[in-house]
Formats: sequence, structure tokens, C-alpha cells
Amino acid sequence: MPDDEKPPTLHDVANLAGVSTATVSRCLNTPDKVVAETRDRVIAAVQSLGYTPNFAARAMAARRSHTIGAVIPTMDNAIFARGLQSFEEELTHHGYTLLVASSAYQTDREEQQIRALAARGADGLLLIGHDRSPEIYAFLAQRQIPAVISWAFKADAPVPCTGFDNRAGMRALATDVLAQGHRKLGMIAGITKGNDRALQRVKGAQEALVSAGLTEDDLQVIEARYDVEAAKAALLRLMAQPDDRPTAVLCGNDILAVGALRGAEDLGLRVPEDLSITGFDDLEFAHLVSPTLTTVHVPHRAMGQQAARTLIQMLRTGETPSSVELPTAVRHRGSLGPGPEAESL
Amino acid sequence: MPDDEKPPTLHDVANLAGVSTATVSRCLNTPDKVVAETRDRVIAAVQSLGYTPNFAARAMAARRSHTIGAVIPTMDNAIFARGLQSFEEELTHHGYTLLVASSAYQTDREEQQIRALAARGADGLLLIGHDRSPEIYAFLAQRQIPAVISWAFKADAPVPCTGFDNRAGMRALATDVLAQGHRKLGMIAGITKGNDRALQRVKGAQEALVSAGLTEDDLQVIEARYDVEAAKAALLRLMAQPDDRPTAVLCGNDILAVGALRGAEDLGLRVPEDLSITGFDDLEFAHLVSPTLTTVHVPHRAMGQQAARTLIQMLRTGETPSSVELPTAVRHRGSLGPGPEAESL
DNA sequence: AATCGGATTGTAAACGTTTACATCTCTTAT
DNA sequence: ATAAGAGATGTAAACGTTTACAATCCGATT
Repeated sequence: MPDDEKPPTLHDVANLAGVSTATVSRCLNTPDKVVAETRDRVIAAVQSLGYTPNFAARAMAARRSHTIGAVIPTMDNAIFARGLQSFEEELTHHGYTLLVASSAYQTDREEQQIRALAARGADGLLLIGHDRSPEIYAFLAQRQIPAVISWAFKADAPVPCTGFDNRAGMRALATDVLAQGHRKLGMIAGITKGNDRALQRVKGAQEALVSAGLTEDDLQVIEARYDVEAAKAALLRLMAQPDDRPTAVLCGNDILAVGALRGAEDLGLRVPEDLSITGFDDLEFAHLVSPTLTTVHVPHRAMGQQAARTLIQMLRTGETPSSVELPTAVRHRGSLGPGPEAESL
Repeated sequence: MPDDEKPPTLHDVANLAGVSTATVSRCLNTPDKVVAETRDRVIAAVQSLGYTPNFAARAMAARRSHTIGAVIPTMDNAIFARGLQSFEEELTHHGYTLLVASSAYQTDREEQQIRALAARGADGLLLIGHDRSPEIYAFLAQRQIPAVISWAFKADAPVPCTGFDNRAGMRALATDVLAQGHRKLGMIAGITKGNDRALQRVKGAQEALVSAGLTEDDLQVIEARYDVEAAKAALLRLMAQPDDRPTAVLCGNDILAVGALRGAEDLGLRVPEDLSITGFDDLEFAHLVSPTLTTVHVPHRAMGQQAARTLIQMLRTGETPSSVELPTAVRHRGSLGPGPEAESL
């Protein structure tokens, strides 16, 4: 019964192969530094013993763990789950393992988790968005832990980011909505506190209005938490003023848009004939609901993959690569129709 | 500039507090074994130095990492992402960290990942479903790594499981469909190879038919990969025989059901008047599509949480707790209507 | 008063790697 | 023929904890 036998160590391999532990270690880590004949003998020994390096010992001696941490708001949201998936794939591909922690969208919890993962020996960190205290960056710098920010692009971020421009995305969509002839717009935004992505989306919409000769005040914004029911309630409030109803409602994300769709249904409004509704993110169900949702497509998978690549590059070269901005694209589907003025032409 | 200063170690703390490293270690791990006065002094030293234990050294000396690994098919699927989220929450709550690896639904990749996480020093493992080679269990037993299986229940599994009975869930749903008067049933199943969950769902449907006095052959089953388009194609094939069309189509999961819904739309069939369609999983969009989807609700979050609890219990006590089966529930919504015989009454 | 035993703390040996440095063996240029 | 240099390998010192064991102290029991 090999049941309680200790797993083989470097020593065991070294003995069997008739070399020193240093040579075995080199065989495993820098094979080109050892001559072929020796290498073969060592590899044979490794195989016959079924040796696996002890992770903790290796991490301690080499002072790095080959582990990358990710702190995300939640995996409940397909947006992050999907990006995390491709992040993990790319990491595994390069011999790194993924450590996951979630912050539930709370900056203080995020800070805790970052510190926890750092203590856990993460070689690098994936962070979401920009809203956090500056001390965190100081902490990471002092501990020399490379980090990249994803899901949001900002040119002057303290660490490289691989994301998209939330503001530009929403601006493009809002511009298209305005081009359809809508002049009275409403917006159901996500909670903007501690969430720069949500805030930038609001700003993008406002910018589009201003560019079209309107003012920011022409956009009535209501914030709603990430939830179908909350969005539904928000839509009802938005449509409550009989004299000043919007003809199009921009939603901060697809979940809110679906809630808005439900709200419109409740009010007996046809979409898009009576009311246009748009989303953001292009989640899977965006083309599954009816009407299908006009929304902004976000390159989730590309973002995760790019984040992994950037991080690995930082780890390998020690340099700080420049940020990369990924493109978004407006997806025109059924929930956006022409505005009332266009109709009267 | 404290920029290149090494982080403080146990020694530094011990020196500052005027005690030995052993005492500091005890303060941190078993505070009740050290007298209050000493403890206070040590804690003060820890704080003033900003000391954080070195994870790798700790893992090596204590021979455990306080890290749990999870090998899931993919986070792209909300089913797993959601369960993983609650798994992570519960883990964090107990001081463990989550290591994630994905298998892309391939058993050989799963095996690799299990070995990788074991080598990575995972104290325990979360696995999905039952289909894998027996050697893996031998490997885990030999390495003494506790594991739990989730997302599927099976009484005689080699390790505890915290899941639901896929077969019973589908049986219950199919029974309800039959009770609506449907006699010609079709099924669009997920790929059953290497996926016991998909297979059990087929079997559950067959059992319901048999219980209702029909035979297994009365259920025409087509497998489709996890994809809206594939399911749509499958529906077209199912409805291709003019003489023998099903009046209700059971789908192996909600994604397939939505695909089927789209296929029905293409064929000009009204759901549920002309054709009933059901799903499985109760994903978020199940009540967002139209018609809303009759499906089987699965307790994702409870499953993840329970899995974490079971695993932690195994780690703490060394015992093997018994499996826990979580209930599923049929959710009746708009996509299931009465069968043709019932109509003619 | 002597002894015992429990509580508290210290000593030092692991834990299994990596890696700076030393050593040795060949080539090759002089 | 010899010195220098390059390449392969060995030696042994970290790396920062945990923990078995030893030592000490103190009050209680006899």
C-alpha cells in the first residue's frame, strides 16, 4: 500500500538519477542549461517516481507563485464571468493559475480582497474599473505587484488597462438614437457611486445630446440597481409625467433594458412604435428577447484575453506595456425605432 | 523611501515584541495558547510593522494552503458562474481562497486541471458531475485531497456530492407535460457523451413516458451542442416529419429551449398553441423571453454554498460527510400549453 | 517543604525548493 | 605546453513559516 507514503521530493529524484538537486531543478526550470544525456536521466527518474514539484516550496524559494489574482464585482454577472473565462484560458495557456475573489461592487471589500490576494502570493492582479482609493495603487507599487485594469479604458490610469471606452460607446449609441429623430430622451442608469463604468455611460449620453444641440438637462436620468424589477419601476417613473414623456429610453445595461421592456409592456406601450429602448453590453439574451435589443456590443472575451497577455508581459519583462483600448460597436436590432418627428415627415 | 525594503517577517515582529518567533506564530494561529499580555504586545508589533504572513512559507511549513480548487466546464455558462460565485463567497467567509480552472467540458482536460490544482497545493477540490475516469479518485485518495462533486446528485458516488437529481427533475417536468395531454413528444438534448447531467435528463424524460404507459421510443431525441443555432436546427429536424410531429418538445436546457423557440418562430408555429416547448435550469432569461419559458428551476446558489460547507467540514474534521440532495422545482410559465387531445375535449 | 502538573514560552529542526558561488572538465587561442 | 574561458555540475545557504520538544515558572497538593 503506497497509501501513506510521502510524495517524492527533489532529493529522491536526484538520488535516483545520480545527480544533485540543483541539476534536477535546472532540468525542470531551465532545461537548456543542462546537457542532454543528464537531462534524459533526470526526466526518466522524474517519471518513474511520478514526481511533482511542491508548489509551496517552489513559491517560497523562487519568490513567485505563478498565480494571478482577479478581483471582480461578481461572477453572477455574465459580463464578468465571460471575460474571466477567457482570462483564465489565456493564463492557463501560459502556465499561470487563477485566484478569484469577489467584491460585490463594494470598494472597501475590493480593497480587502486585493490585500488578501497579495498576501496570498499572487504575482499579478486583474482589477475591474477605476474607482478605488489611491492607497491601493501605492500598496501595489510598494509590493511590486503588477496589475492591470480591465472593463474600462482610461488613458491616464496609474496601471495599464485593457478595456473599452464606456463613454464613447454610449455616445455612439445615443447619437444613433438622436439620428432617428428622438428629442425627448430618458435614461435608466446603473448606480454610479463607486462605479465609473456606469457614470461614464451617463456622460456619454449627455455628450451626444450636447453635440446634437440639446442640453444635458434634456436627458432625465434615473439610477436603478442591477435588477429587472428596479428597472421596471424606473421606467414607470420616467413615463409618469404625461406632458414630458421621453420617446426613447437609454439603459445603462441590458438587464436594465429588459426591465424597461417589461415596464413598457405593463403600460401597454409598443416597442419600438410607442417607445424605443436600448441596452448596453450585448449579453446573450439581447437577441433572445422580443423585440430584440438594440445595444452596444462589448468584446468581453477579447478583453479578458488581452488583460492576461498584458499581465504576463509585465511579469516576464518587468516593463509596463501601454494600455490597449478595445472597440465597441452599436448593434441595431428591434427595440429602436424612428422618433415621432421622423414619423410626421 | 521604503520602496525596496523587504516586507517584515516573523522575526522582525518577534524582535520588536521581545518574544520568540514561535510565540508570534501562536498568536496568529492559536491565540488562546498565549497569555493576553504577550498577545497584546505581539499584536501591537504586527500592526506597527504592517506585517503580513508570507503565504508560501506558511503553506510549506503547515503543509496546507487554505486554498480550494474548482474545476468547472466553463464560466461562460451562467449556471456554473452563479454557483461558483456563491461557492467563493462561502469560502472567503471561512478564510479560504478559490483557485479556478476550466475544462471546456472535456474529461481529459478536466483530469489535467485536477492534477494541476493538486500540484498547486489545493487543500480540496470542487468537481462538476460524475463522468470521469476512476483513476482520478484513486489519485485524490492517495494524495488525501478531499473533493466534493456538485451539480449532480448520485447516492453511490465515491466522494460526497451536493447536487440535484437531473433525472428526477426532468421526470417531473415531463410528467407535467404529459398531464397536459401531449402524447407525441420530442426532445432536444445536450451532448450526452462525457456529460452525465445531459444523459440523466434524457433518462428522466423516458421514465415519465414509461410511467404514463408509453414507451421510450415515443420520445424522439436529438442531441445538439450548447448553442441557440444548433437547437434551432434540431427543432427543424424534429418537425420535418409531417406525419409524426411532436406537439411538445422538451429541451435539455434553457439555451436549447430558446433555440427551439426561435425555430418555431421560423416555422410560423405559435408557442404554446401549436407547439409546447420547455427548458431546464431556469436561467435569468427564462422569464425574459416571450413566451416565458416553462422550465426546471435549479438551486444554483444553494448548491455552491452547500458544496463549500461540505468541503470545509471535510477539511476541518477529516470526516466524510454524507451527500446532500437539493430540490428542483418545475416552473410553469407561458411556453407550455395543453396538448391537442385536451383541446378536442 | 517537596513534588507534581499545567500553563506559557523558547529552541531549533524541519518543510522542499531555488540559486549564488565554487569546482571541475574540456576547448581553444597563444 | 599553457593560460584563459566556456560549459556542466555540485555545494550549501537561503526562503519564512510551523511545531515537536525542552525549559521555565507558578500555584496546588501532599
